[in-house]
Amino acid sequence: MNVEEIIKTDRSIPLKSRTIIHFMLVNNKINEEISAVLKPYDVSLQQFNVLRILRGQKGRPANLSTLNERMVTKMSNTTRLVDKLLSKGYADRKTCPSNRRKVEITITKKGEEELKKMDLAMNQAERKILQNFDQKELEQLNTLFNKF
Amino acid sequence: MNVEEIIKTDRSIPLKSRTIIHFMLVNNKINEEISAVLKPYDVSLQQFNVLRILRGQKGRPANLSTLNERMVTKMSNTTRLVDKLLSKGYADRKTCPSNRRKVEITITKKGEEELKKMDLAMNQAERKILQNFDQKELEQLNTLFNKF
DNA sequence: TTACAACAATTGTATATACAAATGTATGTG
DNA sequence: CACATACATTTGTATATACAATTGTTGTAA
Repeated sequence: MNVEEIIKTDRSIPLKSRTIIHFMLVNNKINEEISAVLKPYDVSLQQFNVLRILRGQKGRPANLSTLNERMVTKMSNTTRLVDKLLSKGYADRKTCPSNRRKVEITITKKGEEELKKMDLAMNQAERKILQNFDQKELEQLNTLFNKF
Repeated sequence: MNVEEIIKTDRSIPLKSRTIIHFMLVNNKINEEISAVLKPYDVSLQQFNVLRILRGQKGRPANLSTLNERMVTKMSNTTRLVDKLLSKGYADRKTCPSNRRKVEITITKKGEEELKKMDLAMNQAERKILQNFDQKELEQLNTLFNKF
């Protein structure tokens, strides 16, 4: 991946700017790859993330603030995100009996089954995205990311 | 930045998955920072990018396909992106006289003036985002990003 | 007990982005 | 020249996301 070539520029870019641009280009590539593998399941990355959180609850229902707290990318509208999961039959929502302000969201049987398939697809995507990295380089990446 | 803490999980995440999640968390942070500094100028990162490309043309008008080609993040609707720049008086658009399918987009005086200020703000953001990195680490990052 | 603040989720609205279809223009072939 | 094809942009439509305002509920202090 050559930055200057991709954005078709001939001038030299200051290292900091170049790093940010480089990061964004990688981000685009990752997003493309992930959207592609999730597409057959008709869920966005965010929806997939919520499904995984719900499964991680192991039966214990989650409310919206919990979901928001645990999502990789926090959203300003988890209600509507969950709406999408409901309409696909992947999740279930009812108001919490002990506190009717809250809502209890769970993953359905169908949701779990689909999620299993999505997991495989995601693993594939991850392997593809990181195919050129060995163990040591991955650790290096994580170390550097810690500095952000 | 501790991944497990941010997404509030206690289980250990496989290194590849962790790397992708870590990347996304960094991405969120970068986006927040950049949106924040561009907000006063009422332009999105994409619009800012187009303005910079237009300036880089040094008077030579650009058409939509050229813009798309050079953008860091390719968009499926550059027409409407340019609409926004027009409505702010930052850019100008006319149909190309030699080929009326094409369109000639240029940056306006006002656009250049505002862009100068945005540049300063962006530099600030870049410095802030990368404040914990020294030269060598930045080069390391760029080297690793090349592997994607 | 009422009044008020804090909480949790939902709704309204605006903008951003993705994708497909449509429009208008230019070019090449019989 | 008529036609088909390719090109460049625009428009329509659907979804995603951001932010603010609203609704309904609970807890609490006077």
